[in-house]
Amino acid sequence: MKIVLKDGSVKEYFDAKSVYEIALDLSEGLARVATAGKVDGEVVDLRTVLDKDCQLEILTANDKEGLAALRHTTSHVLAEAVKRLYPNAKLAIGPSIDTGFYYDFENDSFSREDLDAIEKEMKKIIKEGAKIERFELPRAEAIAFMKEKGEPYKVELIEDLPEDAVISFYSQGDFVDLCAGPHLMSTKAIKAFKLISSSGAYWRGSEKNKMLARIYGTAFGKKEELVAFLEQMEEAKKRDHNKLGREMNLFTTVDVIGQGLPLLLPKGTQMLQTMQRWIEDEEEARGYMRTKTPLMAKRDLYQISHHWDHYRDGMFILGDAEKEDGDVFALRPMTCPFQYFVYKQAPKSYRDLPCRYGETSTLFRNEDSGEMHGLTRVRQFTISEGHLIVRPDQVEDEFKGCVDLARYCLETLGVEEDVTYELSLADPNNMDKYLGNRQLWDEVEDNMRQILNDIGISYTEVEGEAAFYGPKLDIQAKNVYGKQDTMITIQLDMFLAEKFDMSYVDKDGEKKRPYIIHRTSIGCYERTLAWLIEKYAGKFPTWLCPEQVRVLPISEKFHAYGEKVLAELKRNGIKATMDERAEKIGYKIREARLDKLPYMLVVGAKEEEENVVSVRSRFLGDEGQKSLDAFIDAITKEIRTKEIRKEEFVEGK
RNA sequence: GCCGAUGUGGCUCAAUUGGCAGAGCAGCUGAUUUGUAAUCAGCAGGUUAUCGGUUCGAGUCCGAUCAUCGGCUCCA
Repeated sequence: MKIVLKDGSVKEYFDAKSVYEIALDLSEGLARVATAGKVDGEVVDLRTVLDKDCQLEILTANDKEGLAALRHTTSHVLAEAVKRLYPNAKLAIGPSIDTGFYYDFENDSFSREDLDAIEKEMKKIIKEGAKIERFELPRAEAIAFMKEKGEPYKVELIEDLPEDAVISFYSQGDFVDLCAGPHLMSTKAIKAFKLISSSGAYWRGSEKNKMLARIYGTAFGKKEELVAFLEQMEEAKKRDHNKLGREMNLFTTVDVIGQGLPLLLPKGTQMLQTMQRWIEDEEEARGYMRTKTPLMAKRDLYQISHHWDHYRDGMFILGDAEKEDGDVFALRPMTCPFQYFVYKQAPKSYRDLPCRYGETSTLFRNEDSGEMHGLTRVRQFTISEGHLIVRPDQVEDEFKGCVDLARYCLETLGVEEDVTYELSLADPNNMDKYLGNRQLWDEVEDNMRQILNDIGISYTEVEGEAAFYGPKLDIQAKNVYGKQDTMITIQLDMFLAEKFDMSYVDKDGEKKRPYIIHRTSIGCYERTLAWLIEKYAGKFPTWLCPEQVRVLPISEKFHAYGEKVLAELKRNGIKATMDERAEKIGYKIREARLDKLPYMLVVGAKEEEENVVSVRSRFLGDEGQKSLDAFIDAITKEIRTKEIRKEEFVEGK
């Protein structure tokens, strides 16, 4: 058989050979670091025997899939160590993930001390270097085997495998685990790993099931990579919005106010205000009409919108929801039905459409107590909400317009490179969750695909993530720890117009149903702020900074001149303050830098005499003397164009 | 909601076996009037998250509640 290698070279063998044997034949060094193979694009185990012509790539920890195999094997070593130290622990599952691997056990939860002891045992296992072997069993035998081993979760997993599935096991020494592979040849090949944390996790991810004890860990091909990863995690912690945002006095929380209810402090509020003004103006320029609708409504409204059925647990309800009669109110978890009534206030002609409504809308969602996190998951938030009521022939253009606005926002904030697009579709196996029938959904989902392809953005499709009234385009971003959140969502709704009896009179005099696009432009302000804090590590673009310039007089003698400079800055709409304390200039500069200010203006005798300012910036350090007018011109332009200066001055110490 | 960890001045952290709650930074006052990352001195700041219990005595031990963090589930 002919084996075509990655570099294009061809190896010829007369007998069938395993991937490992071929690696060994190529070089001993390669065999030592090989973790898996890729045959005609498909990842296979090192033990997989090749017997016909194919393309072969030997994977190592340097390849994504190869690293996954290494981590997966490490998770087996973890499982073996846990079984040695806790013989009563039951094995659940232990896959590799983006940042490493985990393994779930039925056991008491593990403390950090437990993890340290388990790590020690893992090192022992690796040192023992047992050979890892693969074998298959027929279904009935596999089930009997796992029953005998006392592993109920494994039995359940096997029972759920399709009839024709190959049921494979991997063993290392006395330890055996049900596993599809691939795995390394020996535990000895694990060079660098660490157990990160432990937590609870539901069996099969369902809250109805038992809570298992999960251990997270990570592994790399080289020690240095592991060290670098751990350092990177430490660095990430420093820009965590929940830490940095509090340190920078952007927001805080108070016990007696409650969970998920952060207080925006003056600086944080200033930033939100800047974004809000910008977005409201931008939307107006794009033909949006602003509304201001109530923060609560009678339950009757949510009954029409079906939120009462689909979303009641998520709402704050005022009054006794169990009682059939009497007024029961709920704080609004969304703006949709309110804006629909704005639309319905007067009959609409086809000429009135599209109707683009925008609102800076505060919403309330009663999240479960364990869900709240900093500014990204809260119970009250404010979103740049909007609804477009459109004719069928306008759907495409209007949807594209929404995407364009969202991308303009991302670009202006400097984060367009950091997002991924997800097309959230209905779950085909669970259509009960949604309004309408499968056929209509197919049509609309196809429509969305078409639109996205037209715009030319690459996206992934995710089933089961749609809203109950239609599919969504979700724009996702990762936080400093790599966890994803939705920043922006644009949704197509083909049902609620009917539920609310919304219509327009078409050219032909007929009453027709419009489509509705639910959308946000910049997302929810709190979450966007959190994202910006992490993106810029607190060093925001000047236009967003709550304090853009600080005037630093050399001494009290120059306060009068400083005041003059400050007044002129403020007169030009620049967010400026003056540090009047009787401190030395070095001290004031140090503090302004720690506050991550973009500009400092030092004023002393020289400046006053020549009527100039000495500019020091976060970008270039000492920029020398400039006339105040020249400085104001430059910073005004920077603010107006929402420039994002990439330079960063690093103190030469 | 579930599993776990944590909670001491605004911030970072001390407090031996259960035995007087303490420091640095920030703040205030005074002196200093300073030229590009920390001037000196003094003062003030605490019902140790809250409530209850054990004890002669609780920051420390026990229980409950609240909040924060790491996950699960859920979600903008």
